[in-house]
Amino acid sequence: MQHQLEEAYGFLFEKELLNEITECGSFKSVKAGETIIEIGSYITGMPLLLTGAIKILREDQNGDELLLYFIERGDTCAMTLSCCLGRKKSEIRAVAETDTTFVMIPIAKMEEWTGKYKSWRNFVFESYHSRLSEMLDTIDTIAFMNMDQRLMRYLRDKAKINKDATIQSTHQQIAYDLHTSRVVISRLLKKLEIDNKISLQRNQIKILDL
Amino acid sequence: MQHQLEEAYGFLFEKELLNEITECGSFKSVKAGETIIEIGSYITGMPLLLTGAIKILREDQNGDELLLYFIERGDTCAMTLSCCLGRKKSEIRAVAETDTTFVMIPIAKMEEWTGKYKSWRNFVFESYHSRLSEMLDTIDTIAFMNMDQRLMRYLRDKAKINKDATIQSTHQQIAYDLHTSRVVISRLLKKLEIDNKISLQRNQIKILDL
DNA sequence: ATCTCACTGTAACCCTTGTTACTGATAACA
DNA sequence: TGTTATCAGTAACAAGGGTTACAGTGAGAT
Repeated sequence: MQHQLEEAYGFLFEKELLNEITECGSFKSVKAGETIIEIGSYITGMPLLLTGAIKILREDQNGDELLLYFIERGDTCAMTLSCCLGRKKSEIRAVAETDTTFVMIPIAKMEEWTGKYKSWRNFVFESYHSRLSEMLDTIDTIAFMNMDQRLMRYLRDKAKINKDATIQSTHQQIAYDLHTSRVVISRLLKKLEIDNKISLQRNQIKILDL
Repeated sequence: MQHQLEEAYGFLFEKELLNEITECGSFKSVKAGETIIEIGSYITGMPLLLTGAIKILREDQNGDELLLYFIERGDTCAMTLSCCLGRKKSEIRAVAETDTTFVMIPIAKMEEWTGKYKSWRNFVFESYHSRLSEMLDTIDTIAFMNMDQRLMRYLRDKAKINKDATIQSTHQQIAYDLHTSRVVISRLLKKLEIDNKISLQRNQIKILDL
């Protein structure tokens, strides 16, 4: 953990802070697909990603989901952060996209460090900034783009996160993330295949036009 | 200004900080409809709202707009804040919804205060939190709601901001904010009138079902 | 008083997306 | 090897909302 922490955050935090993180933080490891944070739950700490990736989802009244964005190494979830500081319930769900490891920082420490370390403060602000930007991107996507464009964007994002141009998922899973139906995704994927942007197999989509 | 500042922020900030704000901040006053921040412009400071309200807009590739949310007294624009700290260009447009007064804080001071005043730090974090929440609401709205529901919500928000159940705007202006066309808005407004939720006159919409 | 212009109402049409229903393909497993 | 479950393809239809076109209606200007 010490090693991974330095690799991911060494250039951001001073030695002293890294030591504190090692001391107070608890190392966690989750498998792809596991839920890390559930909507409505109280947040016990803030995760600093070491390896893997997490997807952040929003839920509608019917319990259907919408993917907001992915989080990678070096990122933290500003949404969580925000909940911690306000002692509020989580408004989003976090699910491991791949096998993932992270360090959980207890709430009390977060606040302490905010006063104590300038680098930590900057990190927190920077996280907020990038999360707001991601949210703006998400809004652009759902407000201004059609489903075919959203789908292509999703596939590219997913390929990037998984570092693999071949995506292992069913049409149904994609439909959940994009908050639409399986039939729509199948239809559009077929069209993308005809346009030579992807190739399709069962449980598998290969992006040709990366 | 001193007086208004205390009224809006007195319970948040300590005397000392309020004095610093009065000293360094510049008082501004804009008329309804004026643009305060333009997309792509560099931010020269951060506005603290005293009176009135501001609407925050996002733009698509064609230059068409989408209303993100409103900002009222006691609020600041976390987006702006975020830009200041990162020395980045604005990703949004801010337009005065009503006649508005605010104090502009220079960037340098913002950073200084972040280290110096705990109350300022909390204010900044709290602003980020509420802005993220607003953004989530916005996403819910455009992702999960139909245009008729979005319209009703928009009218209620607008009534609240203007403290008046009668809204003075044309269908075209509403269409711009909701990123749709005038015809669609006219159609839906008519339907809302038939359902006794509003009453319509030229340039005027009265909400019956507030 | 009437002219003009901006605003509103409405119809007809089209495209995208959502829904239902059914068929066919593939993989896993008894 | 045959059975079963899951996944993918596709057609037919419905609904929401975007587009075009045109008519009607107030409100201010001359």
